[in-house]
Amino acid sequence: MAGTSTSATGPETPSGGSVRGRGAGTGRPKVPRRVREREMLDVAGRLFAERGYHAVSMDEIAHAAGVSKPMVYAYFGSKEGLFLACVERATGRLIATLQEVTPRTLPHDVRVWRGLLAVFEFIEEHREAWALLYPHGPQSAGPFAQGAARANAAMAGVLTELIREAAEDEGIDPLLAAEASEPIAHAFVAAVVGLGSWWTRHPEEPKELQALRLMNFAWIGLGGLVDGRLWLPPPEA
Amino acid sequence: MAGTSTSATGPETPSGGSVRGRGAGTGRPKVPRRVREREMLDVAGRLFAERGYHAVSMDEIAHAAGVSKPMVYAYFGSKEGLFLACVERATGRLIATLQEVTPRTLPHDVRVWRGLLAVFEFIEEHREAWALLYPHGPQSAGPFAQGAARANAAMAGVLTELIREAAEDEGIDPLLAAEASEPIAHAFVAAVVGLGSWWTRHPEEPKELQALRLMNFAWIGLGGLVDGRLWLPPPEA
Amino acid sequence: MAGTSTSATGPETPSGGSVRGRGAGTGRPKVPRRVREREMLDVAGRLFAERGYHAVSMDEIAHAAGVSKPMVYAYFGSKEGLFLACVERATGRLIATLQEVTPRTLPHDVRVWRGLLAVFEFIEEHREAWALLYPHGPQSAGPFAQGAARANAAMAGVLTELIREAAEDEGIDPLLAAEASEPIAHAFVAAVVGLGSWWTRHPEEPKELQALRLMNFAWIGLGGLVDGRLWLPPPEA
Amino acid sequence: MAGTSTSATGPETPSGGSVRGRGAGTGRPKVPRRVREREMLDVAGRLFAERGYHAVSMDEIAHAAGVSKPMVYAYFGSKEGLFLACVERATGRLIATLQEVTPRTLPHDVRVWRGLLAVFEFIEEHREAWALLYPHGPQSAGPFAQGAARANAAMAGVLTELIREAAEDEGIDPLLAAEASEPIAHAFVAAVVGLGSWWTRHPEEPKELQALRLMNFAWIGLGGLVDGRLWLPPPEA
DNA sequence: GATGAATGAGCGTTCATTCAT
DNA sequence: TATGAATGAACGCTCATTCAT
Repeated sequence: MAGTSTSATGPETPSGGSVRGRGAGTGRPKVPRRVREREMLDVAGRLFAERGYHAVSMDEIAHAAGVSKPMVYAYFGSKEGLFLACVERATGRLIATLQEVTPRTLPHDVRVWRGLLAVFEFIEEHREAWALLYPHGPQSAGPFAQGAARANAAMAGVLTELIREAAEDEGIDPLLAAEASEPIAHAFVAAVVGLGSWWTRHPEEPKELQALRLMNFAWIGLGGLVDGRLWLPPPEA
Repeated sequence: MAGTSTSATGPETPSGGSVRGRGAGTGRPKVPRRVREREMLDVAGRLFAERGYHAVSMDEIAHAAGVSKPMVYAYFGSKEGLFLACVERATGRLIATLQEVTPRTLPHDVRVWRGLLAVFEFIEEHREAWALLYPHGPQSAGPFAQGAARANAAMAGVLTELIREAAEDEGIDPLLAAEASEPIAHAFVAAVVGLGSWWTRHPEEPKELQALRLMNFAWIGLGGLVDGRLWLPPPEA
Repeated sequence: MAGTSTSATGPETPSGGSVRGRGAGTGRPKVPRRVREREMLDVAGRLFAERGYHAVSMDEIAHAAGVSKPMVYAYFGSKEGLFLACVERATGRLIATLQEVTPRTLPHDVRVWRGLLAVFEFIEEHREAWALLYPHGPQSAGPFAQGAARANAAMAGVLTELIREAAEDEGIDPLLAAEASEPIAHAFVAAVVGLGSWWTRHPEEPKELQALRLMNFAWIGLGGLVDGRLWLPPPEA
Repeated sequence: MAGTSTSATGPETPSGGSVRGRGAGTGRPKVPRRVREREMLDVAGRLFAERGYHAVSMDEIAHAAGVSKPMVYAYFGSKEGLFLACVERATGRLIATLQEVTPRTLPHDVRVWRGLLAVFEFIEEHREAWALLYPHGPQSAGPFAQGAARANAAMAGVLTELIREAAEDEGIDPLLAAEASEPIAHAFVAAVVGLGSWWTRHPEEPKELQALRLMNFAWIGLGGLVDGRLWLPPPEA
């Protein structure tokens, strides 16, 4: 079960037996191993991204890739192996790009800026890969996403309103604020959820510390943080 | 596994023996509808949270709840129905709490602060419900979360380092910075991913706008935003 | 399993205990046994006739009859018992009527005529009962009736055409023949099928005898038969 | 139960032992698609004919055919699909034969005669197929056919007696009449039921017309009908 | 007397996986 | 080499039936 997919990627072409007489029967004229593998990954990646792991069957993948099921198993060992291979390919691309565009020589904010740009560029150019990593499309229709979706929407709703009101109080153009507040609210909520997830893996820390971290990250800003600025809860809160 | 469901039935169990009278063979406990419903929701919620929707079978839920499968169907109609009921219960609690603790009369930062506190309190007290909404625990130990997990870790890694270096450059206590940077990095990455997801539902906007939004949210901070401060990319970037 | 339904029909009213204090709770104010039984039979008969035995559940019958399932079981013992009771009621009515209208004092053809009239009157007045005995309605939609239906249609088609042509050859008004031929063809086909079924229970007789019987019944007519007329196959056939 | 399906696979079974090598455990016979299909149809047709659609499970069919359930599904898609395939095969044969033996060049009565012969020949040679199309055998030993069976028997009884009496009155050999009357009575009853079924699909016509049709069909005979003879009810009836 | 609550057993269907060729 | 043919195991769901009250 170990390393089935990657170990097969090597340059050793199939076998020395050249062309057999009955080779034309099946119609696929000697596609080299690499190409086959890529074709399968493409097809599987697309299907997984579209409908999610469980809703796609190996039968379907094999058929869509134009090969027989035993082929898929020969190349990737199992459904998990195939899925993992798809994901790995996607992840690799993203990470490589990220590290490339953020050399240490740049100022901090520019590094962040470039990293962000790279991420969104990746999303734009590899929507499938992104959907594979962070599935939130039609796949999670049905009852699955409804939970998170409703909770997200509720939290974002509270926050959106808060941002809008705050901006209004400060005299910011309410139209601009209105437009900006929704995506920012979603980003904020995601940050909250993300820190929550991190916390479930570090449960020894107190919750107030998490809240404080988020305040300083999201309210004061990373820029402020690195400048030594801090937000502290008012005494009465 | 601690006999949560059946032990709650009360002391008047008729089958003489202790709790596990072969499930409910012939001496059926005759628990009133409401109670059974809650028991089932508890059990199912826990299992779904632990291992995810697809990895839990109705057979298992029924067994764990100490009832037969037809009971589960009589109460919730289908697996989806049961899942939805679990999720709804979880969502409802969180949302209600959130709206309660953020009245408009408070200052903006205090509202955010209290909301954050509430969220983390919810996580602490209803870990299962949280895992149901945002599954990222051992459930996804399968191949599923590995994709997101690795990508997250990679992005967070890049960012963690960046934060640490930035703090170092600015003369901040590196130990403090080291401790803070990892969770903050995760929150940041989650915000990026969250905005990415939002963007996939609003693809008409340019990617630069998304990156800019995140810079101003995460680098300058919401507090800065509402004060009218803005981050703009340096001309050469 | 034997005689469950009919044995309960007796005049012994429920019990001596008169009205209990909690009697009003369920809303059904002491319906006597006979009436209950009839209500259930009515409801079940209708449902069975509409959708067939297998497509109707005891749950549904009990609910539609406004009683609980254990009641149905108390009255009829089992689903089969209930079905049988429905059918028995229907059969009884038909048979009784038939014997009534065909006394020996009448001429033979009039006896047949009156019997036929009685049957069609029964169909008209007890469509449900008829459908219970000879289910051929929407119930047998789906794949089940398609077999018989297609075979019937094919045989009737062949025959319809034959009758039409024969009438035409003999100078009978073709319009009249056209109108008559289809139902007659169906009756003929049914007679063939019916004799076929009878034959499967008397397989010792040769097939030619069956065909000959049908020729003399359907071609020469019963009237001819009782007059001693006979049809015999031409030598060359 | 006579090992019909697996024994037909041919002598080159690889599993060494006789026919029943634990179903098809590991040494799978690898029968070509067409052959397997026919085997399955044979087995399923027999079971359906013997016991009816609902009383036969896919498990049982697969087992009896010596294959696993997924095979059955791979070949026929669903239980309905399998049933339909069985029925279609049966129907096709009958219809084809019928049309073949009744060319227009023959005299009318000979055409009918030959058609009848063909039908009974079909019954004789394909008893299963017939039982599939017109199930009235032990399958309906359940409660289902009892209704129709009893009603049929009762109507046929009345009629049998009537025919016998009529023959006696006319001086026909009572023994002959006795032998003939029962099957003829069943055919007659079937014709009545058949026309009744037709009528339920054409309810706008009056019942008297149906009765009249049957009188002229069954009493006067088709031969009489095409000769222009008619039976009309006596004025006093 | 009548019911709400409960279940054992089974059904049709699907899927990841693997021989035998 | 690549495949057609095959399966074990399980899943979601339903139903006739029956206690315990």
